[in-house]
Formats: sequence, C-alpha cells, structure tokens
Amino acid sequence: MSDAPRAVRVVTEVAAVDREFDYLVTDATAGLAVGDRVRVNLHGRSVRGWVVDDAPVERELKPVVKLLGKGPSPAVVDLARWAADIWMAPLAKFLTTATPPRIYRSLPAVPPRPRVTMVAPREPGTYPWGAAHDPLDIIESALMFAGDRDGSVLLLVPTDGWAQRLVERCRRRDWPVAGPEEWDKQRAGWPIIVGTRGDAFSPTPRLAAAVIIDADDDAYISQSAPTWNAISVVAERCRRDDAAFFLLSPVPSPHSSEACPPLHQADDPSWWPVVDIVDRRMSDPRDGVLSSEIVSAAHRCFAEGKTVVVVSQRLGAGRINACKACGELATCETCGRLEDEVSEGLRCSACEVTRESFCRACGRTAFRRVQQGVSTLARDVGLLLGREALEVTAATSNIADGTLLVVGTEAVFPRLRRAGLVVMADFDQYLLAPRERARRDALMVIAKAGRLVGPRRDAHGRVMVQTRRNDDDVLRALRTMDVRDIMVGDADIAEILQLPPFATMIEISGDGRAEVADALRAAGFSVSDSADVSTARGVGHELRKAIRTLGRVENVRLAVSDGR
DNA sequence: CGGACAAGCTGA
DNA sequence: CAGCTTGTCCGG
Repeated sequence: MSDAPRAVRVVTEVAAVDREFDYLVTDATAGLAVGDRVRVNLHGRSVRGWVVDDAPVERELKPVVKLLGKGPSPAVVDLARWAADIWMAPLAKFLTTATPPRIYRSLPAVPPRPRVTMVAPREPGTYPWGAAHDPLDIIESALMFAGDRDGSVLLLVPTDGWAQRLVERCRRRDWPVAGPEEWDKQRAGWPIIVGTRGDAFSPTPRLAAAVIIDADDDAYISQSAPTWNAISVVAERCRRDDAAFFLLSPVPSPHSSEACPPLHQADDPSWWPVVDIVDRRMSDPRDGVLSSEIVSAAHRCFAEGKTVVVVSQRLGAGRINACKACGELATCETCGRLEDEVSEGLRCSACEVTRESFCRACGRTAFRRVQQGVSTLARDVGLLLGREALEVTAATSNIADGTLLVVGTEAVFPRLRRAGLVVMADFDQYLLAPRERARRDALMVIAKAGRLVGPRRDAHGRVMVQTRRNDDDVLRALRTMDVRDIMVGDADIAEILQLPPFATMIEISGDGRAEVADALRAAGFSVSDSADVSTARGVGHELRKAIRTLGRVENVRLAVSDGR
C-alpha cells in the first residue's frame, strides 16, 4: 500500500451541478482510473459519477465511497469534454451518453482484426452512395485502410434493426464484431464495432477507421438538447486518432462533405431505383387518391404477390390547396412555398402575407385540399384497391410477412425489406416544404424507397411519384439520376442564409433568454426572436465565447447546431 | 438537482 | 410555538 494520499476529480450524474469535485482514494478504491464509475457523497446525497482526472490533495476531502465499474476510456472522457464545450452542455450529459445502463467490471480479451485484400480499395472521403448499394464494399476498404494500425473500425447506421442485420452479415464472414449492446467488447477495443448514433461515443480507446452509412439521416442528430450530431463527433475522433473516415449519403449535405472531405463523384448512378413521375394536374378528377396508372401497377404487384407501399408525409389533416379547375397549387408569389387557406384568403406562413383566393394560372377562385393524413389515405387507398391496407406510423411495431398493401409515413422504410411498388402519394409536400433541407430530403426518401424496390440495374420493383409540379429541379434530378445540381444548390442556400456548416446557430430559450440575446446583439451578432426562442448566428467559437463571458445566467437553455 | 437551514405563516 | 411552507444557498 502506498503512503502518499491520492485524490481524483469526479463529475457526478447531477448534470445541473456542472462542476468537478475532488475525492480521496482509499484502500478500498485503490485501483481507480480515469473513466471509472464511482459512488460519492455530494452535499448529503449519495450520487454516481465518473473519475475524469487525478487531483492534488490540498485539503480535507471526502472519500470515494465505492468503485462501481468500468466507464468510458480516457480518450472518450476527453471527447466528451470536447462535445460539452462544442454543444455548451454539462459534461455529465455526454458521459451519460457514453456509459452503458449496466455495470461492467471486467473486459474480454481482444481478437485480431481480419485481413482483407482488395484490388481497388476506395479512398477515405464522402461518397454519394445509394440506398441500394451494398456498404460492405466501403467497409472492406475501411478495414484495408486500417491495415496494421491500432484501433477499432467503427460502423454507424441510422437504425437498430439495420445495425443488427449488419452485425449478422459481419459474423457470417467470421469478422470479430461488437454490436451496439456489447459495450464491454467495445471498451476493450474490438476490431469492428457496429452501432447507431449513440455509438459515436463508443468506448473503444482508439479508432483506426470509421464508416457512417446514410450520414444525412435525421437519426444521427439528437433531437433534444444537447443537439449533438454523430457526424461531427466521429469526424473529431478521426481527426484525433488520425483514422480513415468514410461517409456515405445518397445526397451528401454541405455538413457531411465538410466533415469528411474529399467529396467523391458518384461513379455509377444506377443504384437509383426506377422512378415514374406521375403528373396529377391532368388526372381524371374521378380518380381518387392514386392515379389510374398507379392503380393498375398496384394490381399487377398483387397478382405477382409483391407488396405495395403508399407513403405520405403527414399524420394529420393535409393543407395543400389545388385549383378545382386547373389543378395548379396555391403558392406564394414571393418565396414559392405552399399557402394555407384561411378565412381571409390564401396565406404564406413564411412571408406572413395573405392574399385573395384566386388561382395564379387560370384565375378561378375555388380550391380544394388535395393532401391528407395517413389514416384517411389508408382508408381511401384500401377502397380504391379493393383490399385492406395496413396503416403504419412511427408507433407501429412491425409488419407481418406477406402483407401486400401498406400505407404509412416514412416510418414504413425501416420496417420493410422489399416491395414491388412504392408510391409517394404527395411528393409535393417535399418539393414545396418551407425548409431549406426539403429538396435533399425529397431525394433521400426516394433513395430509401429504392432500398425496397432495388437499384435500376437489378430492379424487382419501381417507385411512382405523384406530383402537381412540372418544372422542378428535384424532378429533373430524378429523371437524369444526377443529384449534383441539388447538392450545389443546397450549399449555395446554406451559404447565403448563413446556415450550418457556414455558420453556427444557437437557440436560446428559457426565462433568461432576453439577457443572453441582448448581450449577443450588443456584441454584434445577428439575433432573431420568435415566440419563445431567440436564434443567434455566427462563428461558433465566437458565439460560445460571447455567451461564456456572461457567466452564469439563470434558467437559460441553449441548443447549438453546427450540423444541419 | 436536492438537502440543509432559516425565515415566514398559520391556527389553537 | 409546533408544524408546515417557501426561499436561498451551495456542494470537494
């Protein structure tokens, strides 16, 4: 037993107390290391925490009560510090993300990394990579680039189901893989790690390579504060460990291609599915929610025993207004977005402009709502196709094999493996949505649909898109299978509007928001206010610095977005 | 956050 | 003045 007293710095699970406290290491807790989970007393309470550092013994200290078990590796503790700084959140929040729910006391021995030989491995970087493309090609490249270097190869996918399937595929190749639930293997530094967003904080001590599949999927962004995103975290880890970083996305966003340069060309656009664009402006008004050609295509699928999927974006009632006479959509003159029908006329919610109800194309004044929620859509589609439709939303658990007609939101995509026909019932919802990302989302949803029907070179089905738009760059991209214009347009818009990654946005809410917003305005940042949140824009580190100089402001919530 | 402690309020 | 609520402070 050593005589010199030793102390450690501890962060507790009490996130509201975002401070580090020192505790004495006793004989009972002699083996403590950075990352370990401990129990300590804090101001009369027994709380759990993490060892984050060594500490000098300069005064009377309370002892660490108990060593609970293994926690994140020291490298990940440091990564959590970086994340807490970037997203302006308590360190405890990120340490919690990096910590499993159960206690692990020991770690397994690590098997060697499999040897992979490829004739032409792909270079690290961002790839416009289709939904129907097999990511194993890139994973093998990552294994090759990892070579003899120490560290794990980390693979991230958007959903748990996908992670499980990828784990099984790796196991079939006899690759030593640690799944999302196998925290102890990850902590030990397993050669291959497969997981989802949270596994960006995989406890592995070092990365040799990382692959993020479908990197622009929303699943990679934490919806509640801190609004961290897995892309930025993995990019930072790769930078720290000098690891090879591969990023795959059907339509890479400005954030993705910035986080993982260089942006490679799509070498073969044939992974896009076969897409039929059905112009509904000219459809027979007696047609129902689906055009007659879609109805016949659906019946052919049923005859072949293939599944038909009808996708709509909205759960609730719709609000697209189309002219009763010519079918033209009511859109804003200034910004081109969809208008709502209100009692005074047609209204653009973005420009806050209301106008008389008249059709810009033919001058008639009668409109009808042409888009609807999933429930009514399921009923109408069921009647139209003479078959019971299974309604699928985020709340649906799974879809039974042999279900031939499915109607739902985008939640259908992770719940199905294969389909003969995917119908986008109201694609204009994407084309006209008042969000900067909507155009890329429109292409990403086609890519997801493509996963069910197969790539055009090997298709067992097709995608049919109903629209009332004619000249539109998204539709043009679908016809030519060339998404470069959309990507360039996306980057231009982000730069002009100073959206991430060209600027950082910080949302400020809570009672103290006025104080923070005023201080940022005074410091020369552009700050806009809405009902209960202010949004500041600027260079990330400058904004953070300005907020920090304010010191502690009571009751303020900050949501930092550096990603999209 | 939540325990400790002080100060304030209430009712018999 | 016991018993309870409300407010403020602060953690190693």
